Formats: sequence, structure tokens, C-alpha cells
Amino acid sequence: MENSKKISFEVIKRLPRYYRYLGELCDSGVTRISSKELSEKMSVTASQIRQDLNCFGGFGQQGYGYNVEALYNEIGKILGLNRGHKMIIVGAGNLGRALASYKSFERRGFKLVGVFDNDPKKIGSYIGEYPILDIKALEDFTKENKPDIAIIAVPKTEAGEVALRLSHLGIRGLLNFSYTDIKVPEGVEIENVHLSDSLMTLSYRIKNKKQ
Amino acid sequence: MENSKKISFEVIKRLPRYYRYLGELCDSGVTRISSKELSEKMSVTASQIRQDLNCFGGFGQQGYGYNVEALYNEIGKILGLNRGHKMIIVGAGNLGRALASYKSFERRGFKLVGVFDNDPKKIGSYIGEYPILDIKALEDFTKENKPDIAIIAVPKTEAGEVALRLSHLGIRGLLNFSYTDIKVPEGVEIENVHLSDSLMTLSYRIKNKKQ
DNA sequence: TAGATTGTTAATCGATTAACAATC
DNA sequence: TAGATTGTTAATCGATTAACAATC
Repeated sequence: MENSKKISFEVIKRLPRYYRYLGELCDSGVTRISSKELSEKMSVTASQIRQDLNCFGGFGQQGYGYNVEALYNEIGKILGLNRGHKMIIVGAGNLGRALASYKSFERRGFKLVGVFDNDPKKIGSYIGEYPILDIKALEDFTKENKPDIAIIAVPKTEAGEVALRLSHLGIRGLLNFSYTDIKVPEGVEIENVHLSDSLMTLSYRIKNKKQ
Repeated sequence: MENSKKISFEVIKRLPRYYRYLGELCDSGVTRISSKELSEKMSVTASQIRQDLNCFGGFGQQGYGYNVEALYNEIGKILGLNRGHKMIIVGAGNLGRALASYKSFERRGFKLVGVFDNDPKKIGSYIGEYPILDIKALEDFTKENKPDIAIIAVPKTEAGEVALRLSHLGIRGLLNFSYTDIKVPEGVEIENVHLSDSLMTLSYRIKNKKQ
């Protein structure tokens, strides 16, 4: 499986989408699919699907296509969803609270283990089953529970400091929702979700659409 | 400004990031910047910055660089942020509520004008200043208020129907948060924010990082 | 003016698509 | 077996980078 040849970020970003479509096909009882059929559903080329999948291995069978469930599971494994990631959320504002209540994450193997904030008025109150913990307890909590992913849902003024602190505590991945890009030390992976950026892109597209 | 030559989606997706960095530079009182300096801050090539900007016009000056504030405003205009978009949110679950309370959208020219849900228990209650309206009132409300952007924050089982309904009501852009891709009629722009996809990509990167 | 830096063309690089031999 | 469809190589396309003349 480790083909040694570098897999491009473009390919990696497409994997969750394949995973999603294959999951839906599973749910609707489809057992096999060809790259051609899948390409039509997803509005991409069959060639691209075959190229993408072959970065990771030969999951298909000539003359037959792909077994939907097997491929779904394979992609899940490639994405590391079977690893049981432990996740914390830092920042219990509106967004942090919404994400803490989000059931879909756990369903995909991301287990929330703690929620933190620095506001004394919030600390101690509950979001569902999760008590909001004092950010001061981050060090102790992390040593004990060893989360590997942290969601950053704090204002941009605090985001950098929180990210750095988490990096030093051995966190391996950050999902950053704050309206700023964060620099993290080598070895920590960061994924940005800039909601305002998406709205702006949408605005551009509305303004410039052919019609 | 309309160069007629097609502007690639890659360029468009980078515009909000330029806008963000220029905004920060403005805030910190920087008045001019060269493509080289900006490229170092943003970890991209100076060449790419100049190429990107020149899709829209010559905003720089040889031997000087770019005026930060002017460029910031130009990119804002290119993105259509000066148009005063009216926005509605459909789905007042945890995510919908969080987005309704999100102050950053309004600051960038996206004015929330209504929040909708189909749950009788929610309808009539308030999120901040916004009453949750009955989804049945969507037709009347839209005719009267003419929102151009809708945020879809409903479960994936309802997302397709909501999107179609909104499309027929003349909505121009959709920001889709549901865990599914949505097909919309020609002329409606859709931008997906698949939070689970971002987590999965992050999971892959953690699993496969060099170290 | 001399120095700096843009705007833009040309070269390179990488990603996507097409084609087809291999094979189930 | 014949038909279908993969895996993979080769061709194409487009995006990024480099280079430099134009010019402030």
C-alpha cells in the first residue's frame, strides 16, 4: 500500500467525497459499481476515480467493477477512521457548543472527550453530557486523556496561543475555525475551516455567474 | 476589469485569503506592501500573487508595490462584499443557531434577515433578535424580502428538497452544511461546507505524516 | 537618475483525461 | 469464451513558477 510515490493533496481531499458517496450506495443496498457509473453520479471522470483509487491499491476487478462495501471500508481505513480519534474542543461559544452537540463526528470515529473555555461563567456548565472544563486544566487533562485532535473555536486573538499550547502538549491535528491562519510547529497538521471565506467565494460566484 | 478570459476556480478560492491578510495588514497600520513581502507572510510565491491580482486589473505600481487599503477594498469589491447580501438560515438546530449568532458574517456584508425551521417546538422562539419562522412561510417571506443567499443547516434527508424549493424562489446562492451533495438548477450557485470531510482529511494527514 | 517592483510572457511542472492492453 | 471494466501508460491540458522588459 505504501507506494512511496507522493500522493497529492488534491487526491486526499477527494477521498472523503468518495467515502460519502459509497456510504450512500451501501445504505441503498447497491453491492457493486463501475468507475463509469460512479463517475456519472459524482460528476467526475471515470479516469480520475480509477487513478485516485490506484494510488492506494487495486481495489477493483476487471470486468466487474468495485465492491461497494469493501471499497467503502478500504477508504475508511485509508482515511484512518478506524483509529478511534480522541478529540477536544477549545472554545465553548456558539460554534464550539454546536460542534460539541454534532452527532456525525462520533459516528465517523471521532470521539469527543472534552470541551474547554476560559470564561468562569461557562466553566462547570454542561453541553449535553460534556462539562465545560477550565482551559487551565488543559495540560493535566491532555496528559491523562491523550487526545490527538483539537477543534479550535476561539476568537482569532486567542487562536494562535491556543494552537501553540496544544502543539506542545502533543496534539497531532488541529481543525481551525477562527478567522485567521495559524502557524504550528512541524509535525502538527492543521486544517482550516474558514466559513467567511466560503461565503465570500459564494458571493463572487453569484456576482459573476453567466446568466 | 472584465477580461473575458475565464478566471479559474483556484484563483477565486484564494481571494478571500488575500482579503483576510490585507485586512490584518490594514489593522496593523501597514500602508504598502510588495508581492514579495506578502508572499513571505502567506507562504505562497510572489509570482502567484501578481498573476492572481492581474486577473482583475493592475492594482500595483512598479517600484512601489501595492497600497494595502486600496487593494483590500478592491478585492472586497471583486468578491461582491459591497453588495449587501441578504441571507437566510434554514434549519435552527445547533449549527443553524450558532451561525445565526455569528457576528463575523454581518461584518463582511452578509445581513441575516430570517431563520426558519419546521419544528413547532422551535417556531416562535428567538435566537438573539431573530424569531424562528415556520418553514411554511418561506414562500411569502422570500417574495417580500428577496434574500439572495441561503444557508442550509438541515439534516441531509431534507437538504435536497429545501435546496430545490429555495432555487425556485429565486435564491442565488446556497451554502450547504448538510452531509450530502445537493443538485441545484442551472443558475444557482452552491458552496459546500462538509465539516466531516475536513476532519477526515485531517485524520489522513495525521496518519500519514512523515515523522 | 538608480533601484525597486510590477505586469506579462515564456518555461516548467503537475494534474487530469484519454487510450488500451491486461484480465476477470 | 466474449464482454466488460480495470490498472496503467501516454497525451493533453491547465496551473504555477521563473524571468525580464516596462515603468514608477
